Amino acid sequence: MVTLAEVAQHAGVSASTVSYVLSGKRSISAGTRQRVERSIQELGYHPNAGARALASSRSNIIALMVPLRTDMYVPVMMEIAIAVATTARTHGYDVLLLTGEEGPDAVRRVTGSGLADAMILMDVELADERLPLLRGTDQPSVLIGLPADTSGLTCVDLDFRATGALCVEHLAMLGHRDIAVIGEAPAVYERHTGFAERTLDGLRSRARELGLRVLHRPCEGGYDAMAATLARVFDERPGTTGFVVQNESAVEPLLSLLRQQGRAVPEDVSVIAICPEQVAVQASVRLTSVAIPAQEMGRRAVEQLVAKLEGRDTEEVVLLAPELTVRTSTGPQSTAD
Amino acid sequence: MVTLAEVAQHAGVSASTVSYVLSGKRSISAGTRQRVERSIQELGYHPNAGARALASSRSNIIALMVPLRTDMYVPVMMEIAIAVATTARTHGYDVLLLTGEEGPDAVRRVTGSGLADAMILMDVELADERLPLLRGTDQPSVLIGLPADTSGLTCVDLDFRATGALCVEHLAMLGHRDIAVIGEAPAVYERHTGFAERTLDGLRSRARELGLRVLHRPCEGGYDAMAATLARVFDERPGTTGFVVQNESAVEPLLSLLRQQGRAVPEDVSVIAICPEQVAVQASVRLTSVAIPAQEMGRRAVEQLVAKLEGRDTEEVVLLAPELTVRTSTGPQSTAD
DNA sequence: CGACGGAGTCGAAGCGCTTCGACAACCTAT
DNA sequence: ATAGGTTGTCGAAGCGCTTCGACTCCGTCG
Repeated sequence: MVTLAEVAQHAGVSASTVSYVLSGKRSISAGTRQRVERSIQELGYHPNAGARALASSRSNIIALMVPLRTDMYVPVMMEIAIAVATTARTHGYDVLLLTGEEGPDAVRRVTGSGLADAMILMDVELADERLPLLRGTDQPSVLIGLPADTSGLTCVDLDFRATGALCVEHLAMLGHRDIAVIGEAPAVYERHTGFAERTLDGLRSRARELGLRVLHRPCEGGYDAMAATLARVFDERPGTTGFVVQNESAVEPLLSLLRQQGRAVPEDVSVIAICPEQVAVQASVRLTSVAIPAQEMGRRAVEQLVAKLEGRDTEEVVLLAPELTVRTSTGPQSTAD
Repeated sequence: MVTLAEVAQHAGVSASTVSYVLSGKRSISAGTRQRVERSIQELGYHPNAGARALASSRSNIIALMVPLRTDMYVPVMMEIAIAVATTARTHGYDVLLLTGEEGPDAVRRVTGSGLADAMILMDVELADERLPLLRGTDQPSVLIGLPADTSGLTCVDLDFRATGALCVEHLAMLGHRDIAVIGEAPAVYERHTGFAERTLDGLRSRARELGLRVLHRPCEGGYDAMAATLARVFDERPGTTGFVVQNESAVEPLLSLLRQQGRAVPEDVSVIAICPEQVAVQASVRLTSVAIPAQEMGRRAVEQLVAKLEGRDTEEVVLLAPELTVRTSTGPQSTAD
C-alpha cells in the first residue's frame, strides 16, 4: 500500500505538496506537478479513502436509498440507480446503496457516522417518516419523488399531475368520454406513494374540466388480476373506450385480454401507458405512452445534490415535463356508439 | 458531532475503554459497560466511519459491481442487489454500488483506496478482464456468475448447465423431439456471458444423449423480434413442439404469438421458461419454469464473502441446484403427428 | 505467604491524509 | 531602491479512532 509520504519522497517534495497537486487547492509549478504526477503513476498510488475522509470530513460518497419492496417499477428503479451511480462518478462521488429496510435509522446512521456526504431517497411517500430527519440535519439530500410538504426539501420527479392531465387530454381530443385508469397495486395507494396519487389527481381534475368520466382501479400485476379488473371495468362502465395504464406488469395482460375479447386497439379502445419507453415499444401493440425518464431523474438528482454540496443555489423542486408519444394504440373514437 | 473522547469523558472512562466496549475485543466489567452504553445513548454517539477505517484499515463496506447495461434480466439484477444490501447489513457491512462502466479501473480504485474491504461482481463474462486483477489482489471477492476458469476465485451461481439439462429432460419425458431455445439478445452471446452459454451447453449435451434436436435462436426482447424469431423457427423446424425460453422479455410475446397462430399451449406446444417465479406466475399462461433464485444468490454471495473476510474456509464454487416447477404450459406431446 | 495469572483499565502511538500558517523567492509599482 | 504582493513550497498540527503494552487489582495455587 503506497502512501502519500512515499510519493512525496519519490518525487523529492513534501507531503503537503503532493496533497496540493492532488486537490489543486494551491498553485503548483508545472515542473513539480509533473514530477509528482509521474511518481504517482510509477508507484501506482491511490489515496486512502478513510484517511481522506477523516482529514477532510468529506467522504465523497452519496447514499442512495432504494425501496426494499419490488412490487413496482423495478426496471425504473434500477435505471435510476444506475444513472445515479454513473452520474455521481463523473462528479467524483461513489454511491452507497441503502435499502429502505432500515428506514429512518439508516438516515441517522449515515448522517451520524459521516459515511456519506449526502443522500438521495427514492420511493418517497406523501408523509414519509424520513423527512423530519432530513429537515433536521444539515446534510444535503434530494428526493426522487414528491412528498406532500416539500418545504425545506429538494425534489426531482416527473410531473405526474401533468402526466395524468396529458393522458386525459389526448383521449378527450380523440373523442373518448369514458376512460378507465388501471393503476398500481392497491398497496401502492395504501401507503400513499406520491406519484400514484398525483397522477390520479391530474387525471381526475382535467377529466372534470373536459367532462370525461374516470374509473380508477388499482391492479396487482399479472394476467389473472388484470382479467378480473378488466371484467369489472366493462361491467361497471360498458361504454369505456379509453384506458390509461400505470402499471408495467398490467400492460401486456391488458392488450392480450382486449384482443381475446375481440376489442381492437385502437379501433375499439385506445390505450395509453405511463411507462418506460422500452416497455411501450416492445409491447404487442406499439403503445402511445408518456415515458418515465428514469435516467434523467437519476442524473438530475445527482446534479442537484452536487450543486448543494458545492454550495451553489438550487431549485427546490424540479418537475420534469411529461412527453406524450403517440404510437399505434390510440385512435379516434368512432361516433357510431 | 459527538466523538469517542466525549463519550469517554461523559462516562468517566478513557477513550480506549469506550473503544473496547464498542468492539468487544477486551473484557469490560458489566458496570463500566453499562455506563458507557448509557453515555452513548444519551449523547447520540455514532462512530466516525473515516476514522474507524483509517485506524483499523477496514471500512466495513462491500463493493457491488452491477452491469451497466440494462439489456437483460434487470429485475433479477435488482433483486440480487437488494438481497446483497440487506444481507450485508445483517453482517455489519454497507454496500457500495459500482457500475460496470469503469470496468477494471473500478476494481483498482476500490482496492487501492481501501474504500471497500471486499467486492462482489455480477454479470461475469467467460473471460472477464477483471479476473486477473482479482486474482492478483489479496482483497476477497465473490463472483455471481461463473467464468471459464474459476481457479483462485469464489463463485456463486445457479447451475445453469443443470438447468438446461433439466428443461430438456422434462420435454423429452413428455415426448417432445424437436425443441427450440429462445435465448437472450445476440449481444449477450457475443460477449460470452457465462450463464447463457452454460445453459445452452447443458441443454445441448443432454439433448444429444436423449436424441432430441435443438434449435437455438437468440432473440432481442419484444414482440416484433419474437415474431421474426418464431417465424424462422417454424420455417426451419416445422415439427417443433417444445420451447425453452431464457429471456424475460420474450416470454409474453411468445405466448401471445402462439395463441394468434392457433397453437394451443400446452396441447400443441409446450413452453418452459427460465425466469424469476414472478414472471412465470404472472404470464398469460402459468408457466412451467426453472426459477432464478436471485435472492438466494445475493445472500449466498455475501455469506461467502463474509466467511472469507473472517478468515473462515469457504467453498470455491457454489452452484445452486435448479428446480423445475411444473405449471400449465407443458404437457405430453400427442403421438398424432 | 509470596509468586503468578487473569481481568479490567489506561496512556500513547500511530493510521494517511488535509490544511493552516510561515517563509523564501521573485516580481511589480512607486 | 524599497515596500508590498504573488507564487510555490514546507512543517506541523490535527481529524477520531484502534490497538499495543503496561499497570493495578484480585483471586488462586503451590
